[in-house]
Amino acid sequence: MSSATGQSVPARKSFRETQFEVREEAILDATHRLLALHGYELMSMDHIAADVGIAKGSLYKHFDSKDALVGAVMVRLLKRTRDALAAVGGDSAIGRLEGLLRWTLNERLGGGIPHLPSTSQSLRESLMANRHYVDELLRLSDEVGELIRAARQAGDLATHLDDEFILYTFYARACDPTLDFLRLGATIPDERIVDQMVAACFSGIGVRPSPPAPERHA
Amino acid sequence: MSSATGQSVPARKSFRETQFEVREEAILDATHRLLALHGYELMSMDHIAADVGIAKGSLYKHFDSKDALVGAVMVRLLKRTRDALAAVGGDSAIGRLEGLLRWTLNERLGGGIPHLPSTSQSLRESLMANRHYVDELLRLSDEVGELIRAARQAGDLATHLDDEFILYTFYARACDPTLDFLRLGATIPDERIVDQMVAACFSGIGVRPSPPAPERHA
DNA sequence: GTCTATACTGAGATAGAC
DNA sequence: GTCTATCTCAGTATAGAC
Repeated sequence: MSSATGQSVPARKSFRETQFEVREEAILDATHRLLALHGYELMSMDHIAADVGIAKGSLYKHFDSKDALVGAVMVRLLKRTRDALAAVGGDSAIGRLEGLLRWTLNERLGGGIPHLPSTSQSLRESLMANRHYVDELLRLSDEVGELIRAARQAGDLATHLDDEFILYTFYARACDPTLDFLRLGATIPDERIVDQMVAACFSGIGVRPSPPAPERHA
Repeated sequence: MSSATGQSVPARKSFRETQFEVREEAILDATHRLLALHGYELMSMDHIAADVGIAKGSLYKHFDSKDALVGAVMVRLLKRTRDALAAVGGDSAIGRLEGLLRWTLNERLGGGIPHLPSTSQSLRESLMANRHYVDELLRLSDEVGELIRAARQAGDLATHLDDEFILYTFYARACDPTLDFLRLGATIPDERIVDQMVAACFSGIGVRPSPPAPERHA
């Protein structure tokens, strides 16, 4: 029930409204965590409800479907990523790209989910039909694409690689399974994993010869 | 269950035996294709049976379970990969690594599946409990690890990266989603995609400064 | 709006005739 | 060994009481 003011003006939210929103945040948090843990297909609405501590039926008062719920989680993630990009200190475009990659990898180390649902065909389709998700994704891609162009103009990107290739590679590095594998192995500390992944992304695993590739051919 | 593939016994096979094995190969092929198309969770035994053109129940005369079937597919893939590695022309260790990566990417372009089930938690566990799979995986990893050590000794790998990191990175590049994304976009021809992915793996997306980073600062 | 209970579907696996 | 028919169970989503 609403407060004694009787005002429908913007004003203060009622206790119930606030509680509703808090619960919704809790649902999003739980979904995010379980998504990272089990992936889309293996994560059930039962799991989420149990994790939040509410009834499964109640979930559907907040979100129309599993797809809609996961969509909301992804939209929130994309927004946070854009916030992070805005906050990344930038002395140069290439430096900001590196900073964003580093932020993403650290997010995943802290239990976050990859940005791209390369795992699930059905989830991909569902997300691409989600207007909010597509909007956010395009916004982020525009910003990253702009950085790539700037970095290229500064002479900091390999000239023989297409912008489009670099953009997708950047996304792919953000959800690189190497992170998970190495963390399971547990012989390399987290910080070192991130350092090496960033280094490998920008400089590769090989030693590039200073002169244009003599290629020892026997 | 199946009568394994590589029998060393002479003895002519009866028609029925041959037909049984042919069918088993067809099952493996169909599973491989559907796995690439839909992924583990979304691929059902019904799909496979329909694709092969047999009854679902018959599948279980060949393989005890879905996991066992997928395990057999993965074992076959690993064996083929080792064969490919043996066939890869090698003037140098780094050259053979590049050749193997190139082979793998081309396999995927031709409808193959990634080597690592990064997609599914449950599949991972199931495979790791599969002795044949683990055996083959270790064998392949040994060979690749040997190449990495050799390449490092030849001075062709970045000195600041761990061998373990490079090994997992190599696996990860073989199942890199960048391939799928770019193929969907369809603005870059397949061959160019592979070239860029190989280049980015070994040399990165950035321009490494020949002298230790002058970093143009205004 | 939240709960309990349930309808409905798809998928893995099995039974039994031939 | 292959087929058809069926069991079992998990999962999405909904209904109805409070």
